[in-house]
Amino acid sequence: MHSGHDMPTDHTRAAILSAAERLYADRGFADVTLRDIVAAADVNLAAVNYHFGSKDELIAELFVTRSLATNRQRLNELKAAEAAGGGRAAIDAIFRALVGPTLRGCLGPDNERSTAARFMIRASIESVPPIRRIKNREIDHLRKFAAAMRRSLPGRDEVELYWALHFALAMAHQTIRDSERLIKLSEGSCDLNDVAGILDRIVAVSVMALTAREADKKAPARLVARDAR
Amino acid sequence: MHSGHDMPTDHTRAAILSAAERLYADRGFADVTLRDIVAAADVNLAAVNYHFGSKDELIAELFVTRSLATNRQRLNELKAAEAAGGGRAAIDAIFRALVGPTLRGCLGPDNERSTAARFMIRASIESVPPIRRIKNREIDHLRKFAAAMRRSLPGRDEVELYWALHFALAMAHQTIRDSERLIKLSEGSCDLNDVAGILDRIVAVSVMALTAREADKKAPARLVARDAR
DNA sequence: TATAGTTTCATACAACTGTTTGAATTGCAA
DNA sequence: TTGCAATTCAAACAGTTGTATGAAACTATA
Repeated sequence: MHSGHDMPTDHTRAAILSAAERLYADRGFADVTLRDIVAAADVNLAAVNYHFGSKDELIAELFVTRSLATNRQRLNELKAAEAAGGGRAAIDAIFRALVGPTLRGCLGPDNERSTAARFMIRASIESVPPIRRIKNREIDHLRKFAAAMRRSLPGRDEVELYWALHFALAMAHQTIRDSERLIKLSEGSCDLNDVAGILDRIVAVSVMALTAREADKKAPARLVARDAR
Repeated sequence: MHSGHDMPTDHTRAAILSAAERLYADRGFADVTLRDIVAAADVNLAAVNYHFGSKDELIAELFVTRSLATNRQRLNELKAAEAAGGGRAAIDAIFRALVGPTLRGCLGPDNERSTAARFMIRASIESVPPIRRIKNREIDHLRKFAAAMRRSLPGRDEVELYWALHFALAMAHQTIRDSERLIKLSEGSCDLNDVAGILDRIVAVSVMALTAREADKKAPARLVARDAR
């Protein structure tokens, strides 16, 4: 047992956390072993189990730490937007607070990308058991954004809000995850370094998504190709 | 070696393919072992290496088969839409052809979901090496849809087309992948069984996404919370 | 310095992975 | 039937994984 504080120079613990986060962010959970981590951290293999108990607990600690930080950042932006609007944030500001932090952390010039954000994307892609168990809390976090949307657009059908929220996350997430494909497809004409532009784009589409149903109903006889035979 | 045809009753091969596809679709590539597969298929462990050479080649065969089938299905719908429009498909019909087949295969009532479509979603999520190597061809396939969009909307900025294509796939993909979260978040008010409705929704938003930039530019001083104060 | 507690270390362990082997079994042609 | 190739099978292989162990090395208090 420790006797009081152990923060001073808990070098090993920090080195493991740092190395693990970087490796997981770069190569995913699937093919990063404890031996890879301790090699990168330059510590002994047994140190992981000594300091964290198990590999899963290491991953869980990494995830909860980053998860709390990301959520805090998003909520800060939301709070600011609501404060600026006297309790009701503009709908686009809400979307911006929702997807902005992660987008900024993951895209843009190399030197600005954060390992933390890339780690979180990995966590949301490869659903490894220790993370899956924790992830349910995210629903509560998203509910706060749904509530802010309700305040922003009272009277709007709730289902529309949920879909727009869902689509906003989908676009941001996929843009991060599959930026390579978009670059290849567009042969470089889509500028993935213009994070502000991408954010504007996603927010604009998300706002429009709120009216998808109405637009759809107004033109029910769509140009759908009559598949016929 | 075989002498001529071997299709008649190549029971073992088919059983392995079927069991593997189902297990991978249900539980992902990460935690399905060859022993799981051969147990489900009720064949001997060595049969996989005998018939396919290796685990990776089994996965690859599974993927190329399904990939070709999906692409064929999408292109059929696209062709039909272009034929109906005299060479130019309506833009929403193009999106419909792009995301419709997968959406229909993955969502909807349990008994209508196809293992094949769910397998393909897994493949697009967990990027396992044997699949990643093949996946580059998908770009060429998407290019055909980009070309169809160009024909449908000549003069439109290409970058807009790529982003809309990207967003359409993002929304469809994420809806399939994370339908559970959307259900929980909306407490069931989002009906994930209404595949046609979801498809309409995604197509409508995708079409609107084509005008995201214009809308953004026309109203640059949007409701953005003037943070100010 | 002596001593107790904490941390590191090399090493071993047990479980599991994909793959290989060589003998049994099967199916079919002569 | 006999003969032969294709297939199945049980068993073992070599490699990797996360984890456990017990001794050594520290650290700081008395």
